[in-house]
Amino acid sequence: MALKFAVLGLLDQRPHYGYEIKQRFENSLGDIWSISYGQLYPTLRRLLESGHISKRVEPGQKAAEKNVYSITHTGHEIFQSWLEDSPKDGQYKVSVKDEFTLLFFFFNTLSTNRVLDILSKQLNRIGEQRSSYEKAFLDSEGNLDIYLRSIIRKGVIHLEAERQWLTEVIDTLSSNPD
Amino acid sequence: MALKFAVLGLLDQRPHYGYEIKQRFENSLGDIWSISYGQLYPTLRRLLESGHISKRVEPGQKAAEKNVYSITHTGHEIFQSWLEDSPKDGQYKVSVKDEFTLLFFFFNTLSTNRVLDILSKQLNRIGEQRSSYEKAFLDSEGNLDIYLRSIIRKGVIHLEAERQWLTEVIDTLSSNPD
DNA sequence: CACAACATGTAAGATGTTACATGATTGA
DNA sequence: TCAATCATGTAACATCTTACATGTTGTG
Repeated sequence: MALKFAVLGLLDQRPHYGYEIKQRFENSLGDIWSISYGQLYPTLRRLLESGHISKRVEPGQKAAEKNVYSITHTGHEIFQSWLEDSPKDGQYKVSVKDEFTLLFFFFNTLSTNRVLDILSKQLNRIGEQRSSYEKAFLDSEGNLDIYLRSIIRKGVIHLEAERQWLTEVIDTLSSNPD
Repeated sequence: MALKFAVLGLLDQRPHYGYEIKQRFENSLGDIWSISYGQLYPTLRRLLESGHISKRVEPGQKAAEKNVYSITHTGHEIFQSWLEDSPKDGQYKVSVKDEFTLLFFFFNTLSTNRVLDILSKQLNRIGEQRSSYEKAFLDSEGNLDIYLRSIIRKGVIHLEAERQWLTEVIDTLSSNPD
């Protein structure tokens, strides 16, 4: 669902070929949203079949021929209505559904010391991830679209929140031995 | 993947029947991790086929017969190794990959006023979600496992982070009209 | 009597992951 | 010449969502 609109959104800006779409994901949203060819090419095929995009073949300079896709009228329409209407429904929730949380749920079967060890290692990893996001955010000043920059900032803020949570839990467990 | 271990984890505590497993998800992790029968029953069948759990039929008091599942030796083994070994690999990243972020990425095509409107509505919704988590957290004092309570707290912290982010973006956009 | 809660599942379709398969060009 | 980058895709498998299908028990 989401990928379909992501692709339409990029094609609504200008025509792209498949490889290039993947590139744009890696470059601008890579840390946040990466896609595989196994997802991308079938999505392009489906959009083509449903008439939301059109295809033109261009000789390749460096490698194989490029399949350059452009958005059609109906494609533009459905992208616009996704962009404009879906915020009204407002189903967007913040979720903490991730595998680490699930693992954490079962930590009550481990010794407190073992848990503290795991949590402090996780704290370190999150700290590193945070630093790299922070750096990306600072480096992007002035040369990045304000929306894209805000997304990186969002990452920084949530990583900081995760650090805060881990620190809190470590404190709680340290002062409340089973 | 994750659901498989979640189910094994619950069965490692004591035997459960299908409906009961779903209940435990709703009650303890409902806001965070909800599952459907369309996921659960096939997962139970696969675990049974692979010998990680066993099944015993119990007459139902209120409705249909219950299929009570217990964990087997191999099931216990793979759950333990997931619990103990997977934190070492440490692939657990905090991700901001959600549909609202994708939508936001394309907001540069809308007018700033329209975006400000959408963001402030989202801020309200997140504020409500935060209040309900905060309430759940406060209500749980003293009567909930410390790990489960911490997961609710995690939700509160990330919702607060989301609020902070939205507020920041609203401020930035308000002071930088296109 | 209707409706909520109890209890089990299947089927179809969408989506995502991973590995495989192919071949050209560029630079060290 | 060898690896990296460019460029396209398919196939198998796993997973998730949604809707459908069935029947019982307790409560207002």
